[in-house]
Amino acid sequence: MRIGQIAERSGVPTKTIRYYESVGLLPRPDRTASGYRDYDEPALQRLRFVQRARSLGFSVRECANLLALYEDKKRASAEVKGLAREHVAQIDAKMAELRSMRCTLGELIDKCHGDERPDCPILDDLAEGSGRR
Amino acid sequence: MRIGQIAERSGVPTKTIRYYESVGLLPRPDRTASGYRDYDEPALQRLRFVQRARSLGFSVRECANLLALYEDKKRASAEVKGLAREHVAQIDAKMAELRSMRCTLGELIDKCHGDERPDCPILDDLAEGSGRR
DNA sequence: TCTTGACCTTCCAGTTACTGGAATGCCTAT
DNA sequence: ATAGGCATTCCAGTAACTGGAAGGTCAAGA
Repeated sequence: MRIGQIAERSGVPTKTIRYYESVGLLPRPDRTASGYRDYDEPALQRLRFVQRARSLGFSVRECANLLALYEDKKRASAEVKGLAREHVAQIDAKMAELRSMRCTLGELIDKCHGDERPDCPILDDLAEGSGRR
Repeated sequence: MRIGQIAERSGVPTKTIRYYESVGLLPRPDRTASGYRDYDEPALQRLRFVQRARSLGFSVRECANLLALYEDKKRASAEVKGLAREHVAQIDAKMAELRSMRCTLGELIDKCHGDERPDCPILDDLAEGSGRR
């Protein structure tokens, strides 16, 4: 199967597949006589695995670790769980940050009348830094 | 005031200040005879403004727009409010994405016993793509 | 006077995860 | 023969910095 095929069957663009290969996330596939990449079914499985891990927000490096565990039939599930927990912690941190921003912004927006007049509590807050932050 | 001073008084690293200048977010300051950047109080105000806008998650480009409105004493507050609303929408989208990831991951983590055994619902899910996504 | 150290300058490279484009090669059908 | 649709590689750009190298400036101390 050539790269266009595996791209279509996985939904991952060819550019991205080559990129994953270039950074070592995916192994280098065989090549046809004319130099085209030649993928097999396990390669498709790996690609789909990576795609799903990425969609859960794992970084490419984390995906590499997960993939290694996936391929290692003697792994301990505790290791996987550990990676997942770390990742959740990152997500939670990010969410807390966003929540705080969102909250401050929401308040400022409420306070701003939003018409043609120039006075604006949003700009005032940014200028004075009065709000909690 | 030289860059080290304004950096200390604002909390923004010198590297970042130069970067902001290089991308046009901040105007180029005067220079001393020996070529050092020479900032005045309004420059410090602008830098603090930018810093607070950044801390609310506005992109550098958005900060430039906000700063322009801030400097324009005849702006309409509706414009500011508009920018803030757009930004909040971005934040909300990001949060929704993270919430969904967080939710799926939380469930998978709960299902994984996390010991030395190799079977792992997390890897299984990534492999099969059975879960909602 | 010389030197040391803390500043400052510019420029280049690396980070993350792609994405777009250019120049080129392969393969099949008309 | 040529046109198209695939494939290849390499280079560059995105966002917002951050680190480091090589070098200039300046005030204080021996």
